Amino acid sequence: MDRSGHIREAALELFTRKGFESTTMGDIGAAVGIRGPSLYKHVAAKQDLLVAIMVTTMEDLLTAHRAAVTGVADPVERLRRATEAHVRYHARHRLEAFVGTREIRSLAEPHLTRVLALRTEYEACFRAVVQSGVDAGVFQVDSVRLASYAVLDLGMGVAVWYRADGEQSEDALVWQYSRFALRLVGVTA
Amino acid sequence: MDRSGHIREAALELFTRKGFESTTMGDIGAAVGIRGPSLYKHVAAKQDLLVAIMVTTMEDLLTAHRAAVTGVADPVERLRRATEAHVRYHARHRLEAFVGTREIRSLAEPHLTRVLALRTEYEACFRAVVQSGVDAGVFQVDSVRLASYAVLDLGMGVAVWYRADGEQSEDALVWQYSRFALRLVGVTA
DNA sequence: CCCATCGGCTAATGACTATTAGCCGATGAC
DNA sequence: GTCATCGGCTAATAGTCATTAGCCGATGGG
Repeated sequence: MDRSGHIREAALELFTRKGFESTTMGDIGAAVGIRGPSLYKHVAAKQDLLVAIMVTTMEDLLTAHRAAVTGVADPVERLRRATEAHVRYHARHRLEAFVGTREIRSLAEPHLTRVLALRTEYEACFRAVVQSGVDAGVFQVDSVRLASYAVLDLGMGVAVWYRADGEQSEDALVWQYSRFALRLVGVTA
Repeated sequence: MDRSGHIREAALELFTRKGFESTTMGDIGAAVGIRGPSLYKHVAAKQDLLVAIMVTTMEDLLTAHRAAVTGVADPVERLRRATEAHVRYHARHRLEAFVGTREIRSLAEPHLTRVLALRTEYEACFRAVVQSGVDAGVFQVDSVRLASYAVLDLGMGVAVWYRADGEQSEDALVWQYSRFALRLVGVTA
């Protein structure tokens, strides 16, 4: 791996473990075997490392969501696939997803506005999936907004505690969470 | 309200909005109308403000959980009440719950160990509730651990987006989330 | 062989921050 | 009336940190 990639990886791990504010350039340098100031031969600013993580994470999530639901008409199948994509991303890219939700506050403008817009768009996509099931009469929920938040929040949780070497395989996790999502909206599979 | 209480309240609001690390003693002082150094006439250290929030939050959650489930034998009713208590706390004490989950990393020892122990205990209580339903044959879940994490994570999410002046009343929220929890474990009410 | 570029390094720089020191006006007990 | 205490204040103190400056060895194209 080239040094720049190594740096981004180290920053991601440190931001996850200690948080953006508590991670120093010295920490990141030490993680790749150089001194803090030397990082500036590869990166313009600490903030850029965070921006790259946040933006690509949200874009990847949206891309994964669209790939999962396009061409699928059945609301049950749409929600199943959307949840699969959501949970799989949060399990497979645990660190990115963790930093993506935890460090929004540390994002400076104009990046904050951009990431927030992507987030809002992602939530709207999910809400639309739930709405389609309600419209079709197959989902039973009082509030579409509440139900979609609930499903989204399940994914966030995964990014907090999931470990690839834990007792759950990624597939088992994704399967169970998809079932949780369907049950949540009142589909009794 | 006495000044000390006012300070704790201001710190809570600032820790939620900006994060512990990004909140300065000057910020907290400004929020109560005095200068940063003057805070030390009321508080020994910035860290103490965080510790107080985290410890009382976890203790209150545990207390609420125990009050909700003691004397209730039926697993369905136990889970309903546990979820009600969980979600109601996260809605009513949104800031405390938010800081309680977000700022664990900023907690210094020995408080970190103590809070982590309380957290583990709380999770174990919830897992026991789910386990009782599985043992009784009324809950259908592959993994008790996964299902209880899912229900717990729903509460965390509430602390992120719930607003007392939003479109959902606290009671409506609690009611819907309790139903979500029961559906999650396979109870078709 | 030469020298420009790359990517390290150490030593500033310039902020910012928690906390402490030391001062002082108000207040209330006696 | 005096004086101790309370709770402000400003001015240190003693860091820490992101970033910049300036230096230098290695490397590789010409």
